[in-house]
Amino acid sequence: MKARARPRSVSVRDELTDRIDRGLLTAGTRLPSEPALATELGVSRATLREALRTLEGEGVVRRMWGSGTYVAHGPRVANSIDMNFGVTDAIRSAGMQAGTEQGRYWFEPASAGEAAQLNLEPGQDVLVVERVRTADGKPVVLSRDMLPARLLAERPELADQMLQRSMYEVLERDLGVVIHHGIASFRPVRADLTVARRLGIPRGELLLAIWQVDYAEDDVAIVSSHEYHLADAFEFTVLRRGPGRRLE
Amino acid sequence: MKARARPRSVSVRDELTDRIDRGLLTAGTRLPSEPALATELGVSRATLREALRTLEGEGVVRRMWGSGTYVAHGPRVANSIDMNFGVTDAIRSAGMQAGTEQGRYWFEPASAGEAAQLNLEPGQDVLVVERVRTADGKPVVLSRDMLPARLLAERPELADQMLQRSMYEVLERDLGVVIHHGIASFRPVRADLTVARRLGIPRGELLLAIWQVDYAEDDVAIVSSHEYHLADAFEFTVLRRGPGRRLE
DNA sequence: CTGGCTAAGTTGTCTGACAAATACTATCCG
DNA sequence: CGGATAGTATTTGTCAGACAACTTAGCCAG
Repeated sequence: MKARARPRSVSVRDELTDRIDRGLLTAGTRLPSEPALATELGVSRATLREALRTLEGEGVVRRMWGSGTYVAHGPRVANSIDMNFGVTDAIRSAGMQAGTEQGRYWFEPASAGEAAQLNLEPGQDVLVVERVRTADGKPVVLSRDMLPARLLAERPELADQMLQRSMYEVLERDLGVVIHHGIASFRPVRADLTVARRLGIPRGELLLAIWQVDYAEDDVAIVSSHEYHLADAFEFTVLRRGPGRRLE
Repeated sequence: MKARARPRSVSVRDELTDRIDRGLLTAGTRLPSEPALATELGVSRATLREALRTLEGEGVVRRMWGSGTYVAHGPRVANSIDMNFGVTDAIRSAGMQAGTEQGRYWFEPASAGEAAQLNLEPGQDVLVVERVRTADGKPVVLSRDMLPARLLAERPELADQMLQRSMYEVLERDLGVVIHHGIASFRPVRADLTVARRLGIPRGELLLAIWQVDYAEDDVAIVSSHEYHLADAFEFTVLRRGPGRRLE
């Protein structure tokens, strides 16, 4: 049993965020001084400072030289596109029931563009999963996800699972692949004929196209996905961290 | 001359990101050991560690106990909507020249909706600044920014400045108001007649509407802005941090 | 050739002290 | 009596050196 698997500073960080989340430390309060807090938590001041530095980077606290360390008035944004991952999450966090229609999948050789993004040789097989996602029964998103076929080499039956459940869930629980981060870009488009038919909307309707590549912790590309969202299906929000860094 | 206006650890952080940006330290490289780096940079190891801790939080480096500190083959996202603030930044970071056309401003009583967002009484005056932003001379964004008139009570002439320079610059340098964070939401829309005319595009053209409220560090609302972006003017990207934080 | 062990290297933590910036208090002067 | 001012206490920032915990690579024995 290794009680010290994680660095102490991380435990201290968690302890502090816990106190803030539980309301023991409310926004604007000044924390005890560093020496006092350190003895209270049973660590050295250096370790405490490492934890505080992390919290400062996360925007949870704010330190002022000579004055003290204060709990920041934090923004808590729901359905933030940079935190909520995947369509399933977005639908659920809007309080609606997530479903799937017209799901189908097939294997095909990767196109040159897809191969480059997934770091494959052109022509290697990818699994393509296409789904119409529904919120409370109404179609809201058409998604097309591509991942290298070799990931499923040992368990091809999992492709079926991906039609039903969240793809991230299947990747993590059945394949042990954890998505660490993704890079998404988006822009408005008009529905072309194919997309319009699948979503049951008139051609030319407004859509938001999101195009995203997800990576594992070691920066290996896992999934490349294209999504077409109905314009008024969700309200996407982003927390923008301000420019407090740029002065020389 | 105060060479020590900023904490040393911040300077160290900037120095290191600089080296990475300039390619002196490429992805995957191991940094020199902490004692070595500290002497090289002329700071103590504790200070260096504070800087490294910050970089780790930003995802720039990755530290492994007993092994070393490595440059993360990280997502270096250009024009990331959650970091780049304001239209001026977005245009510049795309390597284009930012300009302004048809700028004008006026004072008017706040509508009920705006008042709620800026935390004002309905009817209190707000300054409205409307501008067409250009990239390399071509109109790309129509923006309408609203801020409480009381902010300018002492220096009404600054409204003129806001037509020329970045609004965030004026707020910070001339009024001492630093924007700490903002919450933006966006969705695709079609250009109505007024917007189309200002941007010089046909009516019904695709636009991305971004609607944002900016806050100071004490969580006081400062600016509420509406922006209409040409669909293909920028490629907005978002770094999505995956669900890898939740493990105990 | 394989397996475990040792030793060197690196990050994590501790202690104690001083410097720099800020907040507070008491003092002095108008 | 009020306000500006200097001094003092408090707090964060930095420094130095040491040891502990962990990883890695190389060596050695089987």
